[in-house]
Amino acid sequence: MLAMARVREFDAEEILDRCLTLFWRKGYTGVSVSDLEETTGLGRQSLYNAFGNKEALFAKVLERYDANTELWLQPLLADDAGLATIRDYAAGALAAQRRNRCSGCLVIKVLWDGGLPDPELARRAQASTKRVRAALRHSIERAVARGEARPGDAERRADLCFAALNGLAALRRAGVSESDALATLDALLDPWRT
Amino acid sequence: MLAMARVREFDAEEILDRCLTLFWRKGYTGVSVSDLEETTGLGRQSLYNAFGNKEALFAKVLERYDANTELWLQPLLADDAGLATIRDYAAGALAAQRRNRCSGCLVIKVLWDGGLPDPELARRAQASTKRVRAALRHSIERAVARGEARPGDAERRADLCFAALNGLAALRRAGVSESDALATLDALLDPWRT
DNA sequence: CTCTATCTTGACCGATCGGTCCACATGGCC
DNA sequence: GGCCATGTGGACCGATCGGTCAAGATAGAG
Repeated sequence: MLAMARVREFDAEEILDRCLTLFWRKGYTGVSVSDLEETTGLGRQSLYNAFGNKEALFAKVLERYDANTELWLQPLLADDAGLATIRDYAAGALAAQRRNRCSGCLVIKVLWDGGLPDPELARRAQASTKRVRAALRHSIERAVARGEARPGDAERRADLCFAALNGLAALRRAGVSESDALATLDALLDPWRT
Repeated sequence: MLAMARVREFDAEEILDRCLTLFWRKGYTGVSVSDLEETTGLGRQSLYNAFGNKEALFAKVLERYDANTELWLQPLLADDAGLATIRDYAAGALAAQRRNRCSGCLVIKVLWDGGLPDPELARRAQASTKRVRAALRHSIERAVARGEARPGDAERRADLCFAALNGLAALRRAGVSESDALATLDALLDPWRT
């Protein structure tokens, strides 16, 4: 490899983060390449050199989103997880969505839009939701094992949590405040407590 | 009014229904005028003559959706409504979504996309969700009054139902079957029963 | 230094977007 | 029958879409 040529003038990870919040806010089809140029400050060819095309860029963004989610999920997977951990997770998610001025889960949004060109991306998105549901289930199982929550079908409860969490975003869009949304989630968790 | 001229060759209501399922499936921005031509079988100018433009057509579609929802809501507003009525409502919604090959609530979807050109439309969409939540609340209050359900904050429970119903659609998109989704809703309603 | 592989910039591509214009068909009214 | 307001079909508009091409800038290797 001779003659190493010009070096890149930007940090790819930071660029991906900017693209992530944009896709999160407006979905895959809702974001144009011109939008990406604007929020990243990069020229079009720089984006295409670094990431391929819009779809490949989104695939990397989805990877990053998954990695972030994995971090958020850690407390739910800990041994001392419980109903309060789930509540904290929801509170964190709502706060993050307020900060980024987006609502709901990026993965669910793009699955809903159905505008993903590559079915492999859709498959990965589905796998991503499975991990979240499994983490919720673990927290619920721990809560039951510790005697914090009454016994019950953990998988159903976990899926219900998952549904409610995504529904919270729908409530927010319908005009409900963040604190009211959290209180709504409490209406789900409280009846499970011993 | 002299010379009444040529008469329209199609039924406006039927056309609106076709457009409704299309918007429901793909959202406002996800549907192009060419798509509308294709599914209605009408020419472009016919659509514009009859309904104005894409936005005005969607406004009429939204009216129609609201009217349909009002019908679906009737059982929830009856005196004998209860938890089973809510379950039936959910089952009907899931079945309708399967039939029309769309998932979730049209109103929530377009609110999420945020692609609505007219803020007045967004306001009407929010008002539409309020009616659903109020109907759910009425059913829950009736269930409590009749002794079917334990006492509890009816508004929180109604909003939780609303969130869960919308979350059920998210579950479906995540790959959960229709019957499993319904069973998940049962995990919400059952703990409320006396 | 020169060479050269890469990055950057901006013009440009065909396709599609929502919307409009115009010629023509049609059928109630006189 | 003729008149003419409305409906219909197709060509067409500027704007934007995702993507490409061709220069000019830049720095590591020699």
